Amino acid sequence: MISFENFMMQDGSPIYVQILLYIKRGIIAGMISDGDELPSRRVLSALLGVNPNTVQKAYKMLEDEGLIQSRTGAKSCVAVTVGKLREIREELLEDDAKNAVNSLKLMGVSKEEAHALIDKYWEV
Amino acid sequence: MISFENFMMQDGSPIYVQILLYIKRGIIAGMISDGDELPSRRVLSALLGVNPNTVQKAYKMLEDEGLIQSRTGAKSCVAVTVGKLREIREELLEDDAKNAVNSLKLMGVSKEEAHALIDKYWEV
DNA sequence: GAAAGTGTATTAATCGACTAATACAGTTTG
DNA sequence: CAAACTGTATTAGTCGATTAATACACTTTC
Repeated sequence: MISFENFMMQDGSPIYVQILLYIKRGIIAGMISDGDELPSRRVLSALLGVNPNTVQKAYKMLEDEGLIQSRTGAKSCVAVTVGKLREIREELLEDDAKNAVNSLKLMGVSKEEAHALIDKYWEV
Repeated sequence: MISFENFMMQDGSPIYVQILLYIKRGIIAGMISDGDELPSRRVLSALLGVNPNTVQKAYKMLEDEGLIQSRTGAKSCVAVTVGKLREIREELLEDDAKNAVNSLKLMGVSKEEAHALIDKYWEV
């Protein structure tokens, strides 16, 4: 069963996007593997204190992307091939790295300072 | 006059937040300095293709933070002290760096890989 | 001084994210 | 088999971001 212990809700982006990203990142990190069971919509919504429909929306999008499988009545499971994994890994890493680089450059930070900032906030 | 040439609109976050951040980052980078004139609400809204009220909201928040000054009838100007500059620099740098580090760690990226990613996307 | 441009304010409407309540069909479990 | 749980669907409502259309007071410029 996938754990949501490390899930931290933040405002700014829609909750269903945060759930989506949390699971995608978990898959990329290897914390979440093919065949793993997902908590049910109702359970996760209660855990996070959000509406079941919000969780459903995230799960639906994951299914549309082919990352999880659902059957009425049964638990939903992660279903990820090697190809899909490489695909989303590229997608997310590129996105995060580009965002960070773009922001820092806009603020006039040098590449060396950027490295120092990464180090500074890496250990917490 | 402050230029919005490099402004790139993205979806995900509200437009007024993007305008706010663009100006704050410009101040931090030194591209925007104390005394600089801002384009009027109407001019910038036309330039970006958004509603004047959206620009007004961003400008209002900048004024509430004490980063710009406005007088009815006249152009708005940047008004930033050394203290304020250090303050927002800390705030934004910390935020961006923490976000990037957090995302990358969630995906199982090592500190060394993070540095490599920064380098990879720095030159574009 | 008149025209053009500027900041400010108000009100109404749209749209997407999210909540809320509920129903139904299928699976698991005891 | 029956209870409990699961996925799925529908409808209605709230709330914030954004658009839209104006109006008014003030400053700058010619």
